[in-house]
Amino acid sequence: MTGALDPRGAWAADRCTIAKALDVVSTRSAFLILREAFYGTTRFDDFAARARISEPVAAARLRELVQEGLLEREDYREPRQRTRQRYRLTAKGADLFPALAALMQWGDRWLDNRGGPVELRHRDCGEPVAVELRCAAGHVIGTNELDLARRPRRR
Amino acid sequence: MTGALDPRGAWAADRCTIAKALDVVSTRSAFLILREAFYGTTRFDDFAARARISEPVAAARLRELVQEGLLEREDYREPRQRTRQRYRLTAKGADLFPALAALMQWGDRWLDNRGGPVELRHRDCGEPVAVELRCAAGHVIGTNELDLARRPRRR
DNA sequence: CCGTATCCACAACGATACTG
DNA sequence: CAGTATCGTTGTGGATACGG
Repeated sequence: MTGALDPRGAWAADRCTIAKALDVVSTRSAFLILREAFYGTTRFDDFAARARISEPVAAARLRELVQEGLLEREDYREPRQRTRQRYRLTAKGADLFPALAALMQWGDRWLDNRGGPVELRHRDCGEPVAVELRCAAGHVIGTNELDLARRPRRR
Repeated sequence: MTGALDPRGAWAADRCTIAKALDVVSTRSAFLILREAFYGTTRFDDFAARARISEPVAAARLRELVQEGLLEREDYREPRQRTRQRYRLTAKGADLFPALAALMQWGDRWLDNRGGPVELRHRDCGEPVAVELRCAAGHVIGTNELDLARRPRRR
């Protein structure tokens, strides 16, 4: 990676979208709630139990994530059952998956001697799935082949 | 994504490498320090100023990140200058870049109406770079085309 | 089930001042 | 330049108990 970017610009803190993303999901519990959502968890108790966080924390994070549009809360009932609630990922929430997957992949590589307990596979062809940096021309990009540049203003 | 995974297994909390990764970089300041490292920052004062965190926090995070092997601290001197210190990404630290890039890409898409201030480009061909999920057969994978499975024990 | 209320502990952080 | 010391505030979270 080359520092072609002037680091003194106002972009750094004011507009940095990493910082903005971290404002939305900065806490451990938020990440773990989202992990569970990706794993298919939908109910309050399951979120708390599986992410191993207390109910008050689960309630707080779920409320925030709903408010920020990553999850939506929905009442539903199965035939002959009482009404229940569930939390489902929105498009905005689902689109965070690559970030979670990248964290998982890094943890698999560097923090677990067995390569991690969970594997991602392509449903159609069964092949393992990985997170990659790739350019529009189709090249896989290593971290040392990157240029950073200010994005030109659109319009 | 399909929940082909039994969510009650001990894997969830004990071995989950997302949780492990979050133990290493759970705080906002750790992410921002790493962002700066990727942007090319190497010196203490610059980390604090550019990530907009206080010196005590910068000192604490840098120490932890060095201890966990994401950064290394190094004395160096340029000719006729006094000795200085710098922090550089290790391979382990650099390998976290896809996670940062994924967060940035998500923030660019959902939290900034101008598509974000920073652009990643392939140095060789100049084309923009994106984070992707892709299977070993070469297919780009959407979040809804994933299967989760326990990874079989190796050996 | 799906939460809320209360209380408490500790971590994270900023501000400020200071040192080799 | 590269930090440490101190203080106060807020955030994050666990434990426990309780209510629709």
